[in-house]
Amino acid sequence: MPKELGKAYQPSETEQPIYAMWEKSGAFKPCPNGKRGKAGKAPPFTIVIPPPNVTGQLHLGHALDNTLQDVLIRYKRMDGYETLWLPGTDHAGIATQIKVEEELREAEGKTRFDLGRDEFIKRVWDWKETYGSRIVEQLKKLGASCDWDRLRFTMDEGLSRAVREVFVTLYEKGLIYRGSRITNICVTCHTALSDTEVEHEEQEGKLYHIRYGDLTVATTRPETMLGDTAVAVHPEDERYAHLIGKTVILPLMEREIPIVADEYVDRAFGTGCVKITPCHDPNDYDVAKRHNLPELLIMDQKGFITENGGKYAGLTREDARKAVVADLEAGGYLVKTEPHIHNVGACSRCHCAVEPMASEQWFVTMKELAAPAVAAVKEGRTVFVPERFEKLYLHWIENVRDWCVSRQIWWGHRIPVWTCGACGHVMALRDDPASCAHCRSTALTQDPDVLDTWFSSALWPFSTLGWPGDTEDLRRFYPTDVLVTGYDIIYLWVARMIFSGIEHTGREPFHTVYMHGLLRDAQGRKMSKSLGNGVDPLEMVEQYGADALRLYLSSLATLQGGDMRIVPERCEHFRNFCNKLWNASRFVLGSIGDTASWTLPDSLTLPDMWICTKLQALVYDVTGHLDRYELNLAAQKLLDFIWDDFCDWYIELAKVQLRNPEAADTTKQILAYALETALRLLHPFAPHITEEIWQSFPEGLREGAALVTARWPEPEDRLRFTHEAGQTELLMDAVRAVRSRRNEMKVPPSKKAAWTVETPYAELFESHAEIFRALAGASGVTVIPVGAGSDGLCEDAQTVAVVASAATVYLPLAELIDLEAEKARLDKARAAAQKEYDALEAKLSNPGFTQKAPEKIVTAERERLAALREKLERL
RNA sequence: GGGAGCAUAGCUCAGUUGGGAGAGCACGUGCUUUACACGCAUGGGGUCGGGGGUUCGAGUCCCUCUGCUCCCACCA
Repeated sequence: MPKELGKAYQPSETEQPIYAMWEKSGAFKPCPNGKRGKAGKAPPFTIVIPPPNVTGQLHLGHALDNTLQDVLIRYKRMDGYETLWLPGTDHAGIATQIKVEEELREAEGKTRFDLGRDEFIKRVWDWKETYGSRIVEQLKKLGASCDWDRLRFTMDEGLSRAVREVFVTLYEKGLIYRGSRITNICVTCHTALSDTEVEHEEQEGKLYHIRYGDLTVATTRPETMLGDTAVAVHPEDERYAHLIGKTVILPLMEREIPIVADEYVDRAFGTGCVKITPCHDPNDYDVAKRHNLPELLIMDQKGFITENGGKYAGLTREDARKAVVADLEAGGYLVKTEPHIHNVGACSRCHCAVEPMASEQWFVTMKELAAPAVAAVKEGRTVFVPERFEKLYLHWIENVRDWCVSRQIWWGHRIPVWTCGACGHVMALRDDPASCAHCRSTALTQDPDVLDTWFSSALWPFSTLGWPGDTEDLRRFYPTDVLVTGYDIIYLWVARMIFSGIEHTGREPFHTVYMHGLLRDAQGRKMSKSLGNGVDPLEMVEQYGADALRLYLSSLATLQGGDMRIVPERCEHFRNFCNKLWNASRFVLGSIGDTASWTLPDSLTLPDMWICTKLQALVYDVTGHLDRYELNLAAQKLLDFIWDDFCDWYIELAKVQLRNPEAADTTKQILAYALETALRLLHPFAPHITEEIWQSFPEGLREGAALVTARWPEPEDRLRFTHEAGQTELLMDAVRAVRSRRNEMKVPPSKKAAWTVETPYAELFESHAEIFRALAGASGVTVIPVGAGSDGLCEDAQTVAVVASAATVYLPLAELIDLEAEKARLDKARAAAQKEYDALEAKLSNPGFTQKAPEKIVTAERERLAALREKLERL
């Protein structure tokens, strides 16, 4: 039995029951014989979700990202694919650890060191158990049609096995090594970071000129001088040639350091002398290696000066800088300071300045891994949408440096490397060892570090499907199809998935990367916690409904992948649309009465043909736009059709036809057919409301149990009545013209008069007089075939002409019209038409146009000229 | 220092092979027309950032200038 539909659409009453129904019915699970009516097994279509932070909360970026994925998945599901949208969450190493540490400090006043490693990790797991399902529930509120039974987590047993397999494989191939390098250390998070996790920011700093004996060096980080082991000059710099090989005394530290020559030095910058701090600057590190200089680490990972810093030991880097500068000044070593703009690296997690520092870390050798990942994109096996992001990707991967994957935190995948305390043997192992493989000693210690979060994320498309096992899911759904994400993580994630997929599975993990822009606030600023300008998508769902939010976000997702400004109030428009659809559906369902099934009638009225024609075009357009990832255009066309064509015109036309016993039955059929088809097309964008309405259809008017798994519409060629349907547009033009003139002349709706229509389509207007009367607000219509009585009528002071595309409609003037104003208006119209006519005539007498322009265009313009001439004659 | 993107109606933005300048919001006017005032109808409003070029014709292609945004990069 059809349910009763309330007067206004209430998303809060619809969304949850509908979602529960979908979940219960198993609609989100892959359906092996999806493509109904087609032979054989359905082709698979797979998307893996970009896993949100397990302890995170849904923000608008997630809402956008997942709406786009859900639209694609729902479309493909209806189109008969065996779809899998695989959900999951990320353990998000540093971010989660920071969050739990904060909690620990606030609640118990303890640090993770107070608890110890095992106890702390247990706390993080507790935290994950408490909050891990939060974001999943939030995604459900959006209507995300993920197969929740396959929910994965990057620290699950299976995924952890994949991480180990990859690490050990790479280790065995010699693609992972441990070494001392200058890496970026965040002293707040006290861990190493990869290059991609450092954000560069231009800052105004100071350039300190410091006298080292006979030389003056310039630096932006004066405290690093504590670790200087040399001064470098350019080998061909005549100013300093005589000093090369000599030494200077390092101020404050009173250390004798050599002057070396190295081509790295830019003679034109500063004084042409560079202080060399091997352990705290990547360039200096290289110089030191070339000249066999001693390495002196003067800061630890927490940002404190070490004992190597002499009397400054124990100070923070900030205090050390102040103290060093003060002492230099007091000692007369500080020549000058000047303002200097330079780039400072900041930790992408805590935004503190990172400290380049020598330390032992694990690295992945990138050169060999990158090459096939470059080829995959260059050879088109993986394409980016929009295409321009390929350039960004290629530039990065072609120049990528080795990847620092070790982190000095506790939450994450522990590096599977053990060192034997007895013989010093180092082993990378898939399974925890009981004893040393070399000497059988049991005195083994595991490397204390964990892996970069992105190390496990890089494996996501195949680790979630069961790799390294040879599972049915992996065989069926890998490689996946489309990856949907923002362009901000091309390097962090997308590129790493591509080279990891190729390396470990031999296949590109997806064929298409659909990138969208980032969301900004109404002023165009990035949304961030610190600015407090974030918009809570759940509040928007609450206020406007999930479908309205989805439609809004879809309409923003342009093909260019540019950034998008979010103005929450704009959702109102889409809520209004949902309400419109709701009420139109109420009308249709109420009108069709006991219509039990629909069969395409043999003959249709012109308005019926018209809406069917529009509908076929819509099916074609929406399908094409979705296939080309033009979600905004698809959504736009759907709204235009439903609101303008269907509601504002067809329903009004249908109301007239429903009063006519001869047309009523077919009109009911077409009302039901058009609405049902539109619901199917709209479903990927607005799943809840479309399903709710669809469930209210009489069973004979729908196919299957639920819209979510209903068939995607295909254009029906027999319903393309383009030519005849066009006549409906003539009627509509005439109606619009009359309404416009009535409005302009302020004729109240209550004043109805008999109209005269002069047209070459006399038959059309005669047979549709009822429709014309109803829509134009007339009491009667007289139709005059063109030419038959045009004289006199036009000059009749009691009537006024309204020119529509193929008809001239005369409005009786007796109705309170200011004749003077009317005359002026006619003069104005005549002048405008004359001007247009002259311009067009000039264009058509230009041989450049008539000879070179396509014939179609020339013909069209000639017809326009003829029409204008006719119009002028009338005026 | 390289690279990319954006500049279209008061606001936010569409505009897919060059030929009609568009939408939503805001604004004006008129409507309680029994699906909907979260509505209906009808209007006003733009030198498509400036300049140059290709073309019969350019918001759309090329060059240049200006303004804004972002990314990459080891010059102290």
